[in-house]
Amino acid sequence: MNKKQDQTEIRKDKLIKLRDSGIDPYPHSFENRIDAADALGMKEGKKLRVCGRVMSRRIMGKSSFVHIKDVSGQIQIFMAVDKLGKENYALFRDTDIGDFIGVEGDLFVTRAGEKTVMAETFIVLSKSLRPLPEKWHGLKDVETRYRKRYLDILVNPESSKILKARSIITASIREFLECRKFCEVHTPVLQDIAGGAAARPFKTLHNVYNTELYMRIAPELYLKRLLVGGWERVFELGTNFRNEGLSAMHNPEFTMLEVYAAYTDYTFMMNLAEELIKSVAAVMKEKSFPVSEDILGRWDRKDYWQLLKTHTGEDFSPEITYEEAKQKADKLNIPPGKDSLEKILDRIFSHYVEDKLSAPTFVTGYPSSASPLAKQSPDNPMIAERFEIFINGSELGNAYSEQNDPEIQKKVFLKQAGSNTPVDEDYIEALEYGMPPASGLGIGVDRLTMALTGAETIREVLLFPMLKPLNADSRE
RNA sequence: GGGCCCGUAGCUCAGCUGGUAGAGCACCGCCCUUUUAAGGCGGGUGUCGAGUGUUCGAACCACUCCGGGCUCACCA
Repeated sequence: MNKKQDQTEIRKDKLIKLRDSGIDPYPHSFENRIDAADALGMKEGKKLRVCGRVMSRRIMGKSSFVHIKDVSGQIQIFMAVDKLGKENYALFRDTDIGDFIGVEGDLFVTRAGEKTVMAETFIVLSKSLRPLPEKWHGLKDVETRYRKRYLDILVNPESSKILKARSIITASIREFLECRKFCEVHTPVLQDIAGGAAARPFKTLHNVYNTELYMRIAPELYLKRLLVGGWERVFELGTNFRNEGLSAMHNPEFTMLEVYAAYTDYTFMMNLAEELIKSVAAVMKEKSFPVSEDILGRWDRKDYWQLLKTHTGEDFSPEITYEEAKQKADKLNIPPGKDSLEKILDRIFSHYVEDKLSAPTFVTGYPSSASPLAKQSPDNPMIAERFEIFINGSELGNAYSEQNDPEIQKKVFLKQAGSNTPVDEDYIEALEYGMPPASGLGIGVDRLTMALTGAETIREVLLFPMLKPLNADSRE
């Protein structure tokens, strides 16, 4: 079998042929080019340089049409032997779909009415060695789309659009907060105590200190140290890591926005959160994303206990005892197991209430026992000054008046301390120096992106969602 | 981790009751100077996810493993 059948082998042969004729298949630059969208806006007869990846070819003997794609879109190129010369036209015939090329020529309009560049010269900018996914059906295989995201964003415009939405969203978040004098900071990702949330952390090892470290599960405790230091308005937009299962709503690494404002309580954060999300949503809408009117309209405010009552038909109040909760869980077919009171309530809430909260809703009245870093309500110590934000039945954010009493905080920490969560004495010490009253807000940026783009799984808004690593044998 | 479903050509997918694979796009050869899912003629390029078993014979049946999807569980 002399005949090369494999598409990659055929392309490699073309690469060798290019090199043998003294052409660099990977030149360093292509200067003075304009992008496809700008080119299409220009007048007929204009000479210009465009470049991009060959996406389709229509070869008709001595002339051919190709479409090239750049970040702005696509533009058609006309390659004709009497414009390019025999040698260059032959060179063009060896280009494949997927190759990057650069072209110079005049703009003209074809019989069919499409603005097209009449190539006078053309150059290979990067030879592609593998065939691209099919032009018409695109790339559908979910696993390949996630593992080889570069192909997904290349051939599936919808994927690209949703993923790019993240950039728009983070940029608008920054703009919104910076306008309000919040200062963006970066706190440690590697922490010796993984605090600020309750989740199993990833462990890692620092060689020089020969010590175990944890990937952060939340930046919260570091950000509040900054409040101690006198920085009144800070925010961090960064990755958290939680060593837990994956689902349509969960990825082990995810992006969190945390915002803190000194001298405010959770009512301030409620307004800020609503304004923030609405302002981002407005930007998205402007960019023609299908933002639901619910988000731009009036947001509901509902009480945790009232919601439990409404959706279970059972009577719930902050004064509920462990035994009562257990009985209700039983009645509601929620196996209580060895769960604590707040965990049982949380389970019932998740099962009966969360998916009903489709319009944007602030839920308040959470039990203090489930809110260790929050201040209690002055009216009822069983209740925390806290709210969560729900949109489309998913928990999008969490906020509270921050606990700044070092003694209460320490007691709570001691009560919760276990092998996974040792007491962060250094944080308590910081509070002992004095932290101003403050409120804090956390928003899951991935979930916010889902809500604003209509993505149904978190994987669609993550460029490279976590998948099980392929073992070395089956790796290409 | 449990349950259900899926894995066939580079891509998108067919493949019946078990008889050793097929289409479109892509690719290869020839023709073609305004095409655009270009067209015409000719050509399947495959470790049917992997392995074991049942069988005269396995893409198909059974079991194990690998990877994926949905779902449940886990998840302050």
